[in-house]
Amino acid sequence: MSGDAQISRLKPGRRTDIRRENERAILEAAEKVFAEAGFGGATMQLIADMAGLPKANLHYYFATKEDLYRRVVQQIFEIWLDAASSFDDAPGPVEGIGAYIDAKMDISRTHPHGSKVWASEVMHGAPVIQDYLETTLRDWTEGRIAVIQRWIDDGKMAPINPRHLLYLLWATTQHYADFGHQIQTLNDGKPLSDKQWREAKASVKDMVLRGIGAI
Amino acid sequence: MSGDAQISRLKPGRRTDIRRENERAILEAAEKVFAEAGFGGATMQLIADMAGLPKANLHYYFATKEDLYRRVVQQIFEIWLDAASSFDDAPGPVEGIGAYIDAKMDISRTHPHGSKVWASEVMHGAPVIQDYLETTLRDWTEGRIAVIQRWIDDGKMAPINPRHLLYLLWATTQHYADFGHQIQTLNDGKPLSDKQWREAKASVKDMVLRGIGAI
DNA sequence: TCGTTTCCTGACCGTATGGTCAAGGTGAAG
DNA sequence: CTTCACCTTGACCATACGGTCAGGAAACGA
Repeated sequence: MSGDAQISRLKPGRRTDIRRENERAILEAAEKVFAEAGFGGATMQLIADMAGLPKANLHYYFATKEDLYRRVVQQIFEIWLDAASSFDDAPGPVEGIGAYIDAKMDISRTHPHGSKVWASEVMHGAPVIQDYLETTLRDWTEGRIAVIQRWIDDGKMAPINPRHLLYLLWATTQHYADFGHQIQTLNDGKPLSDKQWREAKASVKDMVLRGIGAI
Repeated sequence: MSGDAQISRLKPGRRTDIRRENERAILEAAEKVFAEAGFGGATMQLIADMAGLPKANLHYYFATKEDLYRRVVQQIFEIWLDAASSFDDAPGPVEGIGAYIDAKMDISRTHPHGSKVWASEVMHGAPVIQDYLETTLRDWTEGRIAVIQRWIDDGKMAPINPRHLLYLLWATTQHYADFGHQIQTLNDGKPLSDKQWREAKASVKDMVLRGIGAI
């Protein structure tokens, strides 16, 4: 913050900025390439081209392809965890689950690549993030199940199985990112418009909140 | 049908059987390998090993890796289409959608590999089955939307958006296959038992049928 | 038995990939 | 200006992969 807003695109100037900017560009390119080609199909050369750097430079910042991949997966996981705070500070399912659906649908629209990388990783048996599943994700899940169970006990929603509600929420919201291409094809080849996204969010919230007897 | 039930595992005997048996073994191995490693990560060598054949033999039956892959994707698509008949011969949403959920959940349990291959293919932009999406899948979708709309018009369910209902159905049912590893990890590392699968199906049906105001 | 079609497979090839390295460039501190 | 840590990169390497092929084995029909 030295007085004037830096564009910070290229010509980074300071040393630290060089590192930050290059890592950012690499991670952004990697996210896209890993999402579109999978880990096995992605090549360092393609990521390098997309980031506008020579391939050897990638290995200066990220030792191996796996290191780079791991960082990309961690990134989307953290974004999802942040969004999950919607759950906690809510008086009941209408606000809590409603906000959670909103947040996850927004992420599906703004970070479709990350969502696909995560899906791909889990589908292949989570070779690099198994520990996250067993620790952070498990803890988070148990916590949310407890919250939902409390809502049920308080009569704020029907006695559905909280675990399967979470799976339905994850599946449905992420579907709009992971299967975005299929959805686009069924939408005459055009991406969903702002209006269609609002309609999607409203539909999902409506079905889910009805489905759990919250409205 | 020459009198005795053939085991038909190995030692196929007749010419036609040799071809049939080898293609079956290759397709089965390919489905598993493509699901676990993705198209790019899968190797013909690994598929060959898993099928118990030398690699060169694979290329005798399937010219290229892509040919083999295409066959695997088509297979799961046909299985899903068959299951979709549940939709048609049903008087209302409770029977129709209920049966559809049952069918797709069963497939997620019996054909998890195929589901993953399909998901991976769509996530990567459907390079080899784009035409299916634009023809068969689109037609099928429009047909089912019409059926659902009729149920709505007949007052058999709430006026939800049929398209987003279909997406929710696809997402949720396939989630149990595509994210099966995550679900298993959250289930203390153990696969869902028969009882847990029944519970899952019941939960999904309950939430969905409530959600659309059919019960 | 013979001829023909189908099936089998070890050895091989061109290519593309992840990763390395050494030499050179560049910004900032003293 | 000098120094030094950090950054950049073309050239290179070993490996692994998809695919080919020629020669042989096995299954059938006559």
